Amino acid sequence: MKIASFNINGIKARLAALSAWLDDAAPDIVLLQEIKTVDEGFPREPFEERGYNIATHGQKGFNGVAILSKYPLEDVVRGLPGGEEDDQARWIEATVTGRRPVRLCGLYLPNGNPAPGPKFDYKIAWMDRLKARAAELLRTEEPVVMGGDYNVIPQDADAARPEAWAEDALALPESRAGFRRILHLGYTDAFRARHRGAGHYTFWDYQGRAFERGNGIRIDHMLLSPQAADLLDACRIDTGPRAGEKPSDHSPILIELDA
DNA sequence: ATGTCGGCATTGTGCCGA
Repeated sequence: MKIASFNINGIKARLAALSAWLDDAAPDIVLLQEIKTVDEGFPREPFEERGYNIATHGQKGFNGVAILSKYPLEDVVRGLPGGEEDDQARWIEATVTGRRPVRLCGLYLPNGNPAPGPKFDYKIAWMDRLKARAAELLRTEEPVVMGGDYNVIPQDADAARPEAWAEDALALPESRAGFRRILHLGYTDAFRARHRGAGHYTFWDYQGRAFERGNGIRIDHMLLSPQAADLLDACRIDTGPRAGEKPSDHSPILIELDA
């Protein structure tokens, strides 16, 4: 089962690039972030033509997450639990069954800048809720995949220029601690289970020719419950789309699960 | 801090968010 996460920065602006990438990479499942549209505005045809089922959790103009899946999507949940007054669309869950069931969670964690401030407070509070949901999912003892744009640079080795991010909400100690707390529950960072060292990035700013200069950061992550981690065959970042026409500022990250 | 982008409100172009 090949599962990808891709912050596409606007589904309507990314139709051509995303369609081409789906044809090339042929993922079974894609967790999409920043669809930037309401559910009714999501262009379903290009994906249904390619055999994908679709579940969306959108909002007007900003944020928004979705799942594309060649497997039927069951038990879809929209919105991160514990946020009755949170109206931002950043979380979607569904179960797919290949040789065995896998619980999928697609997430778009708040950016949090500027920090300090209310946006950073919202980020940290959202991470607390994420931790609570992650702990709940562990208790199912089923394979769980939580993939998305975490907006966290876990360590300095995950940035080409860590000093440039030192005061940024993506790298502040409090953000890193929130990310570690989830790992400490028992989740595995799939990419770090397979690759070591610096120079592996999933995001490059549109400004300053950042991609051409290798000035990136690793902020899109696939976190696996123990039952999912035991099924992990491979994890890679596909920088191909970032070099193509009219790209997103993120590249997709993929895992292969023996499921 | 920004030389970039996407979407929005809007008919020109500035604002927000990233």
